[in-house]
Amino acid sequence: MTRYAHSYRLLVALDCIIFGFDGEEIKVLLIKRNFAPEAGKWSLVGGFLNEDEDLEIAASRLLFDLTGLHDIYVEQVEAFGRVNRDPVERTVSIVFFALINIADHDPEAVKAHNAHWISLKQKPSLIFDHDDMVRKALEQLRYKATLHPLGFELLPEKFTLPQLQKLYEAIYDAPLDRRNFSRKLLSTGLLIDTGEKNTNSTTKKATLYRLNKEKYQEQFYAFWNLMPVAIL
Amino acid sequence: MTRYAHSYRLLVALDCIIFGFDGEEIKVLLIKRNFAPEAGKWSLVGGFLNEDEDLEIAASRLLFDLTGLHDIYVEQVEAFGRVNRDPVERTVSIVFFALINIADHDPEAVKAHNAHWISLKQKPSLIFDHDDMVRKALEQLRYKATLHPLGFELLPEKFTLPQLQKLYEAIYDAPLDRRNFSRKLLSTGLLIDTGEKNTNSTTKKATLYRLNKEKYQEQFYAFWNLMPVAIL
DNA sequence: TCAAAAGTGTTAAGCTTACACCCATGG
DNA sequence: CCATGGGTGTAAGCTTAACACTTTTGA
Repeated sequence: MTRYAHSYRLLVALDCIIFGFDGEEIKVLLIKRNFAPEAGKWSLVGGFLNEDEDLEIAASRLLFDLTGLHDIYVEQVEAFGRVNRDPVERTVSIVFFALINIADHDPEAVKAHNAHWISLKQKPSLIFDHDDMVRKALEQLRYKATLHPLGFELLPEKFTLPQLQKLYEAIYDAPLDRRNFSRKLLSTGLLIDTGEKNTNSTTKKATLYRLNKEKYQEQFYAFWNLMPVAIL
Repeated sequence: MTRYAHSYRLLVALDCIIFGFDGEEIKVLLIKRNFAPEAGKWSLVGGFLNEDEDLEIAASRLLFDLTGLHDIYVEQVEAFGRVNRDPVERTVSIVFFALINIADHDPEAVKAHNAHWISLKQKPSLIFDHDDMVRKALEQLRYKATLHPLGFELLPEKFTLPQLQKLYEAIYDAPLDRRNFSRKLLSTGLLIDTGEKNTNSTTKKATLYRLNKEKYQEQFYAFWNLMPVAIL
């Protein structure tokens, strides 16, 4: 294979912000490192790019290793490349975020990697520039979730309106009016009433909805404008 | 310096989509390549990352080489990394877009690189995955320009309302109502009437405005909602 | 005086917001 | 029966969208 002459070759890594929702809070899956460098500290899920891998494939590999899940929602955030961001050796890291239904992950895989679901609000400081990565990923999640109906990726197949509302309140860290939220969501036609009720509840049982997937596909790139605009 | 063992090191490049506006159309600065690979074809402005450079610094270096301009608006789009995207040797490319006032560029520098301003609508096919990069950059420009007042980066210091409107019509490739546009823009308080009139015009002379820079800074991250939402 | 572009106001419709009461359930 | 959370309607204000005529200028 021909090669470019005189050029500088370096490591390319991938780091993933894995978002989950437990019904109350947004959580991220973080690693308590038992390996160098920075053993003992917290970091994102990451790894190096292999020779035969596309970026998205590599990100999916890392995500599968950690959660046991395929076909999850993944989006690139951006590349982080400060010269000294990794003190061991220069590495450019491509950052992705993933949205998963927290109930779906494989607890064995998570345990094996010494990973933990940590509430965003209690996130410890992370190594290198990983705090910046989380900040940027959250910003992008907020943008996207305002414009497109991607919150559903964080919920189980069947979910209630109050759950959905709590999710959006958690994403934006802001309270929403129950009546307005309900009206707006139902008016999108994205929700299908399953006829079932949430049996977990100890008080009045909420209606379980599922996502209208055709409409979801169609409308994904329609402007959604779900959130009060002032919140962004 | 310690190094990571057993890891694959590769080239990291940068490619820039340089947007300009000539008063009628959005243009991009493209290179008619007189060097390998793919000599004779069109490509984006690009180059390799150096050992001591941050990504943004490297992008600014490329932009300065080509346009003679410092301190221009630059934003990262994302990393492109398909295994075979560069047939010579695997290269991950970090893509940036830049917005410049087309009148400000240094014609000598542009000429020396065999670069040309090409209207988006007449853009030829580009090498490698550069067409995808342009598509993605344009998408990001549209998003951002809907939410934030960054169109001004493409205009001269003093500009008229009709120019501004043509700019937004070009960004979205859609017509806008003159009266509604004018009302909305003036109501933002972002425009300051210079008291001068556009002397170029052969018919009625339009008022020249300049940007209220303090307000621009303040409001950059305010949600702008300039465009009819249906256009996204 | 004519053609071409700039400037300007009003109305109707739709959307957003704010707000309060009743219902179902399990303890 | 009471505490908790689910479900629902309405009115006011604001924003958006649609629409046409007058003014300025230079050729």
